[in-house]
Amino acid sequence: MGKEEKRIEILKAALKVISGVGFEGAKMEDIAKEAGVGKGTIYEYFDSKNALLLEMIRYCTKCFQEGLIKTLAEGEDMLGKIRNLSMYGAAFLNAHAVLMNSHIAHQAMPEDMKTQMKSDWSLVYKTIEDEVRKGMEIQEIRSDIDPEMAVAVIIGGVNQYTFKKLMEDNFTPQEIDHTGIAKTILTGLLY
Amino acid sequence: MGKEEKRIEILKAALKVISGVGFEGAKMEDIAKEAGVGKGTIYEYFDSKNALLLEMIRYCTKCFQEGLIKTLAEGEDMLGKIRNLSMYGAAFLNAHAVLMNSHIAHQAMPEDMKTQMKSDWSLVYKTIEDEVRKGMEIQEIRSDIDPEMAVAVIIGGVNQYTFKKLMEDNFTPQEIDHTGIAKTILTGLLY
Amino acid sequence: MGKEEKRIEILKAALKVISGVGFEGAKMEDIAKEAGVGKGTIYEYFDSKNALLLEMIRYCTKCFQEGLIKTLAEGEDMLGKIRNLSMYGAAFLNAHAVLMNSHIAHQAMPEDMKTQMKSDWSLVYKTIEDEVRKGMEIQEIRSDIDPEMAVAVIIGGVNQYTFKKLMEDNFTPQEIDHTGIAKTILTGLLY
Amino acid sequence: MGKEEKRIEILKAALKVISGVGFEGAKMEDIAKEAGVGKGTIYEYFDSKNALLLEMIRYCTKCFQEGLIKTLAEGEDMLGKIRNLSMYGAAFLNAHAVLMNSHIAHQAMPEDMKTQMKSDWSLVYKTIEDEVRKGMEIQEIRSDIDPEMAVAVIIGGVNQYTFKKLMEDNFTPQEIDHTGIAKTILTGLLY
DNA sequence: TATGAATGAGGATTCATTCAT
DNA sequence: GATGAATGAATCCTCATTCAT
Repeated sequence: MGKEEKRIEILKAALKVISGVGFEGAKMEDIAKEAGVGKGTIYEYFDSKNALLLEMIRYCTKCFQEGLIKTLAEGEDMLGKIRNLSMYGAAFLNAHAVLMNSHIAHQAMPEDMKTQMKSDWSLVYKTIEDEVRKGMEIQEIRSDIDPEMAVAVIIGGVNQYTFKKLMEDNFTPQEIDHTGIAKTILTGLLY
Repeated sequence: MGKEEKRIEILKAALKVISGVGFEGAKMEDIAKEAGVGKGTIYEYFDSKNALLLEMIRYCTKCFQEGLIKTLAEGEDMLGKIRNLSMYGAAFLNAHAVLMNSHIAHQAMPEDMKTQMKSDWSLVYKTIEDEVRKGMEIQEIRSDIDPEMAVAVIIGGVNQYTFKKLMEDNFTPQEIDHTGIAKTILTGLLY
Repeated sequence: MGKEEKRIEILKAALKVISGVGFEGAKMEDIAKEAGVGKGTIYEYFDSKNALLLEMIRYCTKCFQEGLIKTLAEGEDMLGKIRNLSMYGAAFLNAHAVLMNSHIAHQAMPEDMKTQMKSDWSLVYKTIEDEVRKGMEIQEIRSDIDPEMAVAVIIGGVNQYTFKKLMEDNFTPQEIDHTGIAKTILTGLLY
Repeated sequence: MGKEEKRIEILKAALKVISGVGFEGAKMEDIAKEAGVGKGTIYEYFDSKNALLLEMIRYCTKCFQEGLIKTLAEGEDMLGKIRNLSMYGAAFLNAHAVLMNSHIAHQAMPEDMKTQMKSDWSLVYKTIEDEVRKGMEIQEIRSDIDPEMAVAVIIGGVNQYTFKKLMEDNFTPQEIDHTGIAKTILTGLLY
């Protein structure tokens, strides 16, 4: 196994452990065990626990972002795109709830982590904002709306609904009505 | 100072400390110092750190819920209610970001905390859902919408926008365009 | 037991353990055990292992310095003073070899420790230099000698001889010919 | 490069690293890097870190001893010999302070190292003692003096003075008054 | 009742040593 | 022979919790 592969192995192990017990709850020993390496080995690849977590977040955000672009491209219109986003986000949230939350719950992180996360996540925002602008150009979306607000309603609405269904009602990602939430966001609440 | 007052003092101190350094970062000693009591005293009022945090969350959720009812009542129509919700949530998020997040980032919490939080937050949901239903009755809101989805879009959209503005663009709560986000949610994105 | 007494207890325990196994070999746990306290207790009194060692050195240097003044005062003339110095130094070296050496073997210490030690030991030098100057005034010691050199010959000669006898020939402090080495230093080697 | 040459390379690297950071502070990895070999290679030449250090001390003591004989031979009389000893020792101390100290600060060493060092250093003592005895024979040095004491005063006096000047007053070896300290040792302190 | 000194389990990190290549 | 990636025992330090006062 090459050096880079082992790095990824450790990152995946970290993600898995952290997804179960959270950042602080994750012990280096457990991550090592999960990765099938010795405790000391992790330190050959990462400077510290914090550095490992930071890289893990970056790695996952990158993965999310890459899949996001693909899933958005597969939607034919805005409804399809948001539905796909919902499905994709639900699957991701289901697998790595902690990670998704990390972008929100980073108050207690060291400053460098916060900065990193902001810049990584702003890419995700940007990607969706681009879709909104495209929708405006083809007159699918009203041009009097602030694109930033549109993005917030899309991401926030989808996430909130998905979160509720997964975590509180114990739905599986497949059982969620992705089309319904997408429509609600697009058509608004008023008559 | 009565027993109940001191309890509240400690809860407030816990909230303050945790808002700054997060759940795991909050040390009992610091909370005690903030509350102006001895370390041991906290254990006279709460069984453990976890118990303290749990109660703190309950206390704050209750506070939030009480203010929420008031703020919603002050809105004349749905637009006013959502705008008020946005303003109120922004102020709260600004003061106690960690707490707001706690309802999301509770993956790593002990099971009892999670359960508690779910039931506390479901009250908030319920309160807003009631408003949505009222809006349907008076035909302000379309009745073909799933009220649960409407709630998700309202809460999610407002929170997401507020969060972005406060945390990434460093707005103050007052600088946020609460009316704009409320309108966007209500009218949807389509022509 | 008062706070200050326990501090001293820990310092003494540290000295004892370190005397046996050296700075790096001394484990905090062993020092705690020797002091009859828990591991964590040490950290109530000292910030870190290094801080403990630093204070320990200071404490001992202070003790040495105090005894030194007394032992020098008890010598009637220069011969008596140097003999006393030799006896006193031998007893101290016998009990706390590591400490005496620490003033020499501090190359690897953190910078703040070195600085501290230099200033502490310069007091010892100063004390002996004062005696040399007094000896010059009463014309017991030749005034054409650099007092700094005289101090070096006294301290160096006495220590070297004591060290050799204690460590290599396994003498007890009492078996050493303190008068002989003092005479040799005072009268020099030439006819 | 022959086997023996590489051995010496490693020994020199060990000396260099240790001179900077002390015995415990020296990491095998750094020594390997300094020697320009792999970490594992050191273990082809030495059984363990302790064994390496032990050999390093032996090697250096041998070097010191060889230079010592030469430098003593170059002194015409006792004054010249001690002056030369002072100059030589100062240069050595300046370059390898840790090593010189090792002969003193070996309390914490494993037993076998101590034994080795004692026997190595006793050679140095012996060499100087021989000079003292020769000085007695030609009636340059008083014969009523214990040669062992004379040696102690010479070595101790010279070292103490050199150490003070180098380490505390930040002199270079050349700036030290080697003749002065030699005279002081030889003529003693009394009128 | 209130306190804070004492505790020690727990966890991050280091580094001498091994061994497959 | 030479290497350096992998290892885990060892150790410093933290902090929730206890309990004597």
